[in-house]
Amino acid sequence: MKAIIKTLLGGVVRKTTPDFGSDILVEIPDNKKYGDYTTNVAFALSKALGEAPQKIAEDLAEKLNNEGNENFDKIEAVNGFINFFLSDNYLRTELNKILEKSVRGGPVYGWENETSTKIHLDFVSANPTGPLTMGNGRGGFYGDVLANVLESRGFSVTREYYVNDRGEQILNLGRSIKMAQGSSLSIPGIIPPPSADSSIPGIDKLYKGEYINEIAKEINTGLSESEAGQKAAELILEEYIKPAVKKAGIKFDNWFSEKSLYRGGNYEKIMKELMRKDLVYELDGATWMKTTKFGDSEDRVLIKKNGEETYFMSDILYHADKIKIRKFDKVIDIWGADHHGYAPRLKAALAALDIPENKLEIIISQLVRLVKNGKEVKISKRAGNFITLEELIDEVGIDAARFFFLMYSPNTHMDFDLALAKERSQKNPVYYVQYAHARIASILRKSQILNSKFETNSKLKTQNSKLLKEKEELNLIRKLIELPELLEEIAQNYEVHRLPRYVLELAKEFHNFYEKQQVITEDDNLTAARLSLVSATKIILSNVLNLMGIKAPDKM
RNA sequence: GUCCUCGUGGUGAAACGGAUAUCACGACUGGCUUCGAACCAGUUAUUGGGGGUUCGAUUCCCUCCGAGGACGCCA
Repeated sequence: MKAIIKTLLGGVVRKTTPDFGSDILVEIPDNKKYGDYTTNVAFALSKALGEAPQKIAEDLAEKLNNEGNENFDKIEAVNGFINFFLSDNYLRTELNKILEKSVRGGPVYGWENETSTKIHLDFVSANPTGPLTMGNGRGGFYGDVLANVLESRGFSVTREYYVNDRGEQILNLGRSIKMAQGSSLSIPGIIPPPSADSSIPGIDKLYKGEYINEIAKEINTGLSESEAGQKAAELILEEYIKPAVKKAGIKFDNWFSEKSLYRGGNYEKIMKELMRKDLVYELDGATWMKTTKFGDSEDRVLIKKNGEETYFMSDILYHADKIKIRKFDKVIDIWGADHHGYAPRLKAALAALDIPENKLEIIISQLVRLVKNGKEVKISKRAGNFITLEELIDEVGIDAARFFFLMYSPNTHMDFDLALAKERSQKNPVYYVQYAHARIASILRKSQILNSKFETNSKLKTQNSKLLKEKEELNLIRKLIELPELLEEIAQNYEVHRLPRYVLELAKEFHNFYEKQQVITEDDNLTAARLSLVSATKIILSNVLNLMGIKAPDKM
């Protein structure tokens, strides 16, 4: 509808007017008295035309009204805005579309047909050196739901977990394993956990709690540090990370091994390309890349003095693999804020490889601070001051946990208090939404018991929808039909947090309708019409909850 | 020190530069012999301070204050 309105406006704006396209806004106003849609064109045109906004708005509204359009009851100019009021018939027609599209195996209302556009999402991707934390959950829920939304737009989405299965951290993990197995300490300065001094740099990376001991038991004591580290990483991935991800309802299509980047010749090819472009040099025994040529603040190391490739090197290969070899049209990386400083060098590297800037989208998610009794607790796996993703779900429940995290925009700095979250999980807005769904299910159950002719959706539908004319009924339809455009916008700006807000508003419209109007009445035709309305509401509620990975229960 | 986020009711958050700043929780007031009261209705803020740009600023610019994060041949 927003696009339709823009087209309508394009038709009535004076041809002599200079380009007015960019700053036109068609939006849904907060206040219902300003209509279902509103536009600020008149303000945008005011300067160019040298006329008052209100005058322009009145002219345009008059032209639009003269043209006539059955989608609208009324188009009026107020305070320089042009407000559009949808006709009741338009609302009823859309309501019927929701029901028609819900037939088994058919398309879903608001969903787009499949396209050939391939999108890649890389999220969570925590190191396989320990269990996932609640903070990993934030990015995980976000990425999972963003992927769902993109799929609803018809994109072909690949969800990938990038496994850092090489490098120094794996060696460190191996050292921890050997330590736990009781072999002699191979690194000076490392003290056993009980007396561990957190001021020793890196010690928290070397000892990571109980699970290390558990993993250590499964590893042959005869292995070298490096071999033990490799083995431990595999075990942690299988025994801790994958189960946690599954429990959290986060889906991945691929688990991509960092090591695999160095097989198959791509590494050599990329290095050759960089050298040919004269972007590589040696200094202090290390190999550097001239990222400053592409806007980075300093040059970066590709191969360390000890001959090992850096994480940066791997990341160049990884992104080249995604874009040049696997041919993704768009690559979205979801990172924690602690990695944000890393973006310029990656972008520089991709520019060096002639990859268009808009191929890569980096979304930064702010960190979650752990709070206990109002005080910040330094998150430390070593000291046990961390909450794993599994603990979080056990304590507050998957639906409440997902809804809670999804409500926040990624750039909100969150404080998380588990005790408080547990206490409040009873009050989590997710139950308000699920309750609306269960209430509808209950009404539908009752209608079936009372009268079999209301049994299936397909039998109710269209013929009685004109009986829907109460304010509460029409407002509920208004909210229902917002979904397609909302999904469209989320797919463009990645504002996933608008989804829980939307579904809350929808549940509120439903509860309000329920309070004021009786669904099952003496009048069979009216009952049929209202059953179709609540059926459509149930469909949309469950579709949105599905997108969020949250259950839509028929009873609770 | 430099760079990134962020600062909005008692609390936690929303708002591509738009109209009377939205939502949830808490608190207070009222509502169940009718489809589920896990519900509904009502009350509760001049958006950290100060300048600027604009018809219009929570939003953009400058400055100050405060919070978190990043500045490795770690990942």
